[in-house]
Amino acid sequence: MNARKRSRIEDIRREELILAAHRVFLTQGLAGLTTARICAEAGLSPGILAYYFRGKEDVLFQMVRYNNRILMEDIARRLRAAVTPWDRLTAIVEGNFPAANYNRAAANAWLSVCAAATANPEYARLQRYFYRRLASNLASCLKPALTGDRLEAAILTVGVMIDGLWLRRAADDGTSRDRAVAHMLAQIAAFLEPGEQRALGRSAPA
Amino acid sequence: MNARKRSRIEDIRREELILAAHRVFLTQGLAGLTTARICAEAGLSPGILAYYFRGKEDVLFQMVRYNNRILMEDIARRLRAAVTPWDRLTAIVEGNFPAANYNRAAANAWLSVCAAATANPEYARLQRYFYRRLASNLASCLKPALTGDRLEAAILTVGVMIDGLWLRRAADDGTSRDRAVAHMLAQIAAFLEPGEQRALGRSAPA
DNA sequence: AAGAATATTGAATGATCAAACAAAAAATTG
DNA sequence: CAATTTTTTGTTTGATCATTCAATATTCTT
Repeated sequence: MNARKRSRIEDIRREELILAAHRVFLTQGLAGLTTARICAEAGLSPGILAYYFRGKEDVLFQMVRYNNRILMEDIARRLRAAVTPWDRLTAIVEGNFPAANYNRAAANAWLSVCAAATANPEYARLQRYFYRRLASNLASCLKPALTGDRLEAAILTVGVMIDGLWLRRAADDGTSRDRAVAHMLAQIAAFLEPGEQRALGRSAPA
Repeated sequence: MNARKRSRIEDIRREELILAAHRVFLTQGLAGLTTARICAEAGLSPGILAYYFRGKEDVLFQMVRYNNRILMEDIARRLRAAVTPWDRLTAIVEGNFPAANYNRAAANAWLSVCAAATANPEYARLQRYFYRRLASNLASCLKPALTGDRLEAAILTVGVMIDGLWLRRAADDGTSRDRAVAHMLAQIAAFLEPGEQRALGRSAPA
């Protein structure tokens, strides 16, 4: 009995609840994400959440993990398809602006998580992990062209611009997905010397 | 009696409450900002808030306005002291990273407001106004060097990087105020041609 | 200083929501 | 099929917090 037999139902319900939480999260944001609503979205009764999870925080945490996982898997997939370093850079940038979710509601949801991360060390840990991963991906693309301080600076700039564009998306819904991606790539190219661009295998000029 | 005689007390209390809200906001964030705490911070009893304001939202809104106003006034002051366009660019960047408030708590607080702006059209309006002002300030600095699409791109990049750096500050408290400012200016310089930099009156090279 | 107007208090109200729980329903097992 | 375990439900509890309000205190007017 101690070695709990993980029944199928248990795993199914957990996943259903996490997916339901994710759907509510992307449309209502963290603020509108109540236990009752999550359960309703999953088509289950309100009490069920406490049965499968330690509490609301538990679901939320796993939901954010789930969200990060699909994002990172998508980036990994794009990276495998890329050939030149510049292609991989493009893959990272595109992966950080998922076409399906780059909208005001999702941007806002993600923003709420960033805001919550200050109070919640678990979220903060997830976020640091995500940033480290991004930095290391970027480093591997940019190393053929940059080193030392300029490499560090480029990594910071790219990361910061991604965050900033998401934040703007939450604020005024202004810049479309394609414009955001194009802008990112154009700006990265703009602070690289012609020789450095060649080192990354960038073919098409701006 | 209809033409309400605005007694001093009324104005004093309103200001006290807004300042108190601002202090709580910068240290506790939007989440910890309860009516009771605001009043306590102001050294008044909990009921008083409703006497001078329509409700909590009202105080919050005016508090955000107050926050924006001191930020913009500080930038305006710096701009008056600047001579070359590059000086004015520096003034804008420095003004957007107020030394006293560029810390994790304040960054988080500001982030919560961005998150709330999606639900609250009033906040969204304030934010759009702030962004427009920033864009117009930047345009006036950069026009001697850039035009058309490149000008637009530069304005977007600078704005987006400011937001992104604040967001990072909320997340990991990593980049210090001085590093943030230095990074911003270095990156701006990096995507300007030597001739464009000269047009802005930039004296000291990186 | 008396009385009117204004300012302030602190407790009560009501709404929201997460979490706990007891009991019912369904599934599984012997 | 009866016993037992798993799953689900709907209600209740307790906490937090904005808002209201009647009562009290202070200030102003004449």
